[in-house]
Amino acid sequence: MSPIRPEMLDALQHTPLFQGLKREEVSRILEHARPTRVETDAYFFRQAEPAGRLYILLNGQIKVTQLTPDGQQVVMRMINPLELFGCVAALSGGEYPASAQATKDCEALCLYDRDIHKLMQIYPSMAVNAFQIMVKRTHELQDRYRELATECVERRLAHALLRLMQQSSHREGDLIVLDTPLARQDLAEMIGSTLYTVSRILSQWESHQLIVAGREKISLAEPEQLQRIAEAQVFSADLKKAPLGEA
Amino acid sequence: MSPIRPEMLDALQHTPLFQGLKREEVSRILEHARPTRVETDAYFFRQAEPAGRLYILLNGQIKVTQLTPDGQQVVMRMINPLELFGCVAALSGGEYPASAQATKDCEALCLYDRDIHKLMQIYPSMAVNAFQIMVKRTHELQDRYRELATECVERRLAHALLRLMQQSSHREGDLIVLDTPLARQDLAEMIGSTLYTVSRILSQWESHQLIVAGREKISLAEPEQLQRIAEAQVFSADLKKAPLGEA
DNA sequence: CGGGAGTTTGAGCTATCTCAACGGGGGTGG
DNA sequence: CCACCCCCGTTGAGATAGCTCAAACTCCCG
Repeated sequence: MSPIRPEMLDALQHTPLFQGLKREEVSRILEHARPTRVETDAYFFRQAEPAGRLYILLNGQIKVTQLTPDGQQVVMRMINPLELFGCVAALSGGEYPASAQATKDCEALCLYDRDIHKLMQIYPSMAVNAFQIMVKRTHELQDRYRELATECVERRLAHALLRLMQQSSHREGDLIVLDTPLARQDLAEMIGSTLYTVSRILSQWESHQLIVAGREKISLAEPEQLQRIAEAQVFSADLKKAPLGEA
Repeated sequence: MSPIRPEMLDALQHTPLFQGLKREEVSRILEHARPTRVETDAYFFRQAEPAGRLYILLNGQIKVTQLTPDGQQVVMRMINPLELFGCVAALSGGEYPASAQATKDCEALCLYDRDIHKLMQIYPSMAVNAFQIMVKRTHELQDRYRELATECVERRLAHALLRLMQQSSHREGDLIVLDTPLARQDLAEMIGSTLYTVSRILSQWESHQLIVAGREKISLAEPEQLQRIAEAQVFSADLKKAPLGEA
């Protein structure tokens, strides 16, 4: 009956949302889920639309953005496979506070609000898990808020790249290539800056061989150095003085 | 057995966390809760402490702050009666990401992590409610993140005061007095600015009779004007030109 | 009647934004 | 297959919001 393939079920079962549920329970929950495909650049939902659907991303990648009344965009987060998005759907009568746009071709599972509440009553573990996921997410968002409030652009950019690295990247020789297609503008919108400033900083880092920057593609050569920029008071301008690694 | 007074139980039952639970269920849940008192300026918990307790504030007020490695503080949010705090306790093995300091004498109920999970399995509604509370909170935090990323200090400050007004304030004649004891420094830490800039903006607003600013006390005279500053491109500098209300 | 915490205000500085102009590569249509 | 075009990126120069530091001021409290 369910159109979910068994391997996918395995993966989903060990996802934070379904932690502690039996395989057959997960399977039964997913009978209510509708597979959805969305092509690159298309939207799962748009800001201010009535929020009725919650999604689990199976593969692809998604950019969650908020638009200000005067047209500026802010990138709230990137979503990678097995993550939840559109959680506002759990609130009755709300609107999506942001838009979800595919940055690659995506497959996802869709749950409707009317089912979510019911399912969580039947499988309390799922509700507890969802609670914990949101706690963690709030926590992460708080960290980024603190960053934005206290750190300069260079450090925020370093944090952003490191975060993207952890979320989704792969090695190619000595380089760690970020899997996320990222225009300068996108990076700027993630850290509350401008594409010009981002471009300048990336150029500077590239000239110090910390990264390799390309068209909508960024690779990290020296993540540890970036880490130092992100955390301590080391700026790329200072790198000449302390050429390579000391703790 | 339970040390909770009946009136308090009434109030709690209609709290977002206990929505939809029967009175006796709430009562049974609260048998696991331990009343806690904390005096003004003392802490419920501190950042980096192992997170084992979740609280429901009964009365008083709390300031949740995060400290950066280099000693700067950021005020994450103010907590008012019947709100939940310390939710990280729901995650096993975590640390508190922030400190919770009483800004007034406080009473709260304390739940321990080992009980939380159990209770949520028994009363799924509580888990669903907790999930929804966190969804809402993430949503609010996202809004503030967007503000911080895109708006200038003056607008952020206006937003902050309006938010404080909604959370906890009372009328005194023509004025709306904020119930929160707020030093300029605190306001600055809420909006990612400095006490100097905050002081300057408040002075300017006061000279336009939008507010009355005192020592750790602020009252709003023209919330609608503040709203316009917060939302539109009206700055206090422009107020002379548009002396009073038009839509 | 100090003393100190909280606040105000001035003056200078700088990180970052803005605007404008140019560059380059790759996809597309002729 | 070539050329053009468009999108993305770079770089410079100038403007500025807001930060920093320093100093004075005002309450409140003991």
